[in-house]
Amino acid sequence: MSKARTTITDIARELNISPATVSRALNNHPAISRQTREAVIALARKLNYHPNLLALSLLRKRTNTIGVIVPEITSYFFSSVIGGVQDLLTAQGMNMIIGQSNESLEEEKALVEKFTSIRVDGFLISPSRETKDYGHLQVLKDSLFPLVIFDRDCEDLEVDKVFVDEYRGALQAVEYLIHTGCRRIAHIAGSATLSTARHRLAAYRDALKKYQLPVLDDYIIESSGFTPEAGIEPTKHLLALPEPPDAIFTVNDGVAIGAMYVIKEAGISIPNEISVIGFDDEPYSCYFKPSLSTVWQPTYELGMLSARILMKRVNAAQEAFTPKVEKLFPELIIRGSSR
Amino acid sequence: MSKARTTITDIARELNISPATVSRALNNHPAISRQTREAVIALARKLNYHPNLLALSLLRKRTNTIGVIVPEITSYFFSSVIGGVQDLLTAQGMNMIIGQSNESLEEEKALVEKFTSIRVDGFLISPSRETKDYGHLQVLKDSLFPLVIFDRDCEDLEVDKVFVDEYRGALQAVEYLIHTGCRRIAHIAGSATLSTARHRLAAYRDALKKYQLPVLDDYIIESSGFTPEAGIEPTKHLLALPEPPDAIFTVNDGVAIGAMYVIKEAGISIPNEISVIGFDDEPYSCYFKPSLSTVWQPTYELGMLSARILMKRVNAAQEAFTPKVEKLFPELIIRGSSR
DNA sequence: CTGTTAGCGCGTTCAT
DNA sequence: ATGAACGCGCTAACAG
Repeated sequence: MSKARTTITDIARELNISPATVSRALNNHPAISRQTREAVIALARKLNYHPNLLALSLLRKRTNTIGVIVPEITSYFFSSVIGGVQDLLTAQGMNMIIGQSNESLEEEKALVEKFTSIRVDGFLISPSRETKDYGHLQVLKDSLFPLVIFDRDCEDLEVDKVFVDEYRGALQAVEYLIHTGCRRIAHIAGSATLSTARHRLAAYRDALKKYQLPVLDDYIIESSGFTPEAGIEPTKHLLALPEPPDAIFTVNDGVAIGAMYVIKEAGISIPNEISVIGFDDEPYSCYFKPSLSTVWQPTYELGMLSARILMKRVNAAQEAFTPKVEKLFPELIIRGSSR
Repeated sequence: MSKARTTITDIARELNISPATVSRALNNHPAISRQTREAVIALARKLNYHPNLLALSLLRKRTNTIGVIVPEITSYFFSSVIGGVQDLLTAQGMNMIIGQSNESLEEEKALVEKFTSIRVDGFLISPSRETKDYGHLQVLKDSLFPLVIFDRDCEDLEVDKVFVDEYRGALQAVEYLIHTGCRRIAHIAGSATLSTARHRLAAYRDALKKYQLPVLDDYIIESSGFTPEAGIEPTKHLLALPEPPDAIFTVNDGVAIGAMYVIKEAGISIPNEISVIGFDDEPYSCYFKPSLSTVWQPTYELGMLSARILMKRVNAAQEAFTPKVEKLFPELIIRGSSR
């Protein structure tokens, strides 16, 4: 604060009353004369008084602030989840402080420390790609900090969690490909360290097995990221195979867009020769030519629900409880890139 | 805080020393015996002690927190600006608290109030579409809150500002179209209440005039937003004109994508019959077919620079100063959608 | 080297 | 209806 902000003491001094009276007047305490109340309120407005939430938080041992930690904020997925979180928190008079871990465990730990010092009332965390050791999260749980993990799982950590049922969505996508006659279905997978990517891969395998199709190592490639760029090389590799696939299921839309780019450049027709299905339903996905078939995820609801569950814990006394895991349903959206 | 966190008093009591000594030990005060220092640090770690930044902030009258207010967070533009802001602030040991105004003046005002109460050390604001009255920002300035406006201008408000030179970028784009032989150039504009959209429109007009091309009202349509959906109707309208345009310059990439979609559906060739140039260079823009020509904006640098300027004000004593306006340069990127 | 005191801004007893 | 005293957690000034 670059300048001394006005305090209740300032107002009290000017009005020749006590700070306590000012406080009461400002908080609509019943036992206060209308006269002084009005004088106080008028002067407060004139002096542009704003209550100091630091002092209040210190007193109440509650900051009304939730710390949100995400791997990155620029992805459509996380930024729209955050939209849901914010809408719920705002409705409950809560603030939100956001941190990006940039997929780094170190940065994630630092954020947890910092938010702990700020004394946030609770944490909403989607762990970084590198987070395989949950020590810093376990400490949070042990210190009775309300904590909700969302989107990406921390397998042995027993806290509240909210996920999208990725397995279900991926299963639908691959089964659709099979039903429409595709027999050589490839999968460009995401980093195996991500629970979400693992679930999508598992569903891919299970769908093939269910229909007695062979699961070929050649048809499974792990991409280096989630961008179209990351989809380029894997797709080139697939197309160069002796027996190229007749369908590609990708870990997300970004990679699918890179895949479609390569396929079109090669003069191969989508979906006649190769079907493509992505995951996420990003805003531009339906404007490609052909428009991208994909699995829509309820991102906004994911944020809302995570925040709602967290707030329940925050508002409850810190009683013992059994952590709950919630799953939201995705939805297969068929467009032009698949038969 | 759901549970009493450990304080220096807790540590002091357990060690039979005074809180002040604990404080000194924890802060590497020179005059402290190695023995007690080590005992304190050991116990602090054991008890998972974290300094209470609320208390510290109250004492220091400084929260080390910057309030950032943007119209929305889900757009690529603002989320990558925020990335730049965060990197600079983190490097300086500062925190950031983000608020979305959702393009609403009321929400923007509420955020300003809230951040004032939280006692942020400074504000970084990109005003909402509805913000035409700057009263709430003027109050900030008058209360000597460090404030930097970025991306969108508040014309009569004399504070530090950081912009991209939109005019220059738009001028380059339209001149390029002219140079490549386009003569009937249309513009799908953004909301006239946005300084950025106004600058792009002004450059469009000026470029045409400069080359003695007529500026036709029929060729200028204001879109209802920045999404592909918002580009659909205006484009249909343009194509239905007795003399349809041979080029369309759009206010941003989102609208351009909607425009390309309509043009391709109509069986018209891009860029042979119609050139299209957008604005922003969003991540997927180069993967469309044809790839979208556009104007790249230094978003990350915009965030960095805004934060850097703000921090200079925050760290300087509140002396009088003349507000500065900085401009960053955009860059025309020619790809497949233009000749 | 360490303890005591005071105060940051506020709401809440307990008095009056 | 109002005031005085206290304490949230911490550091700085002053003693010793």
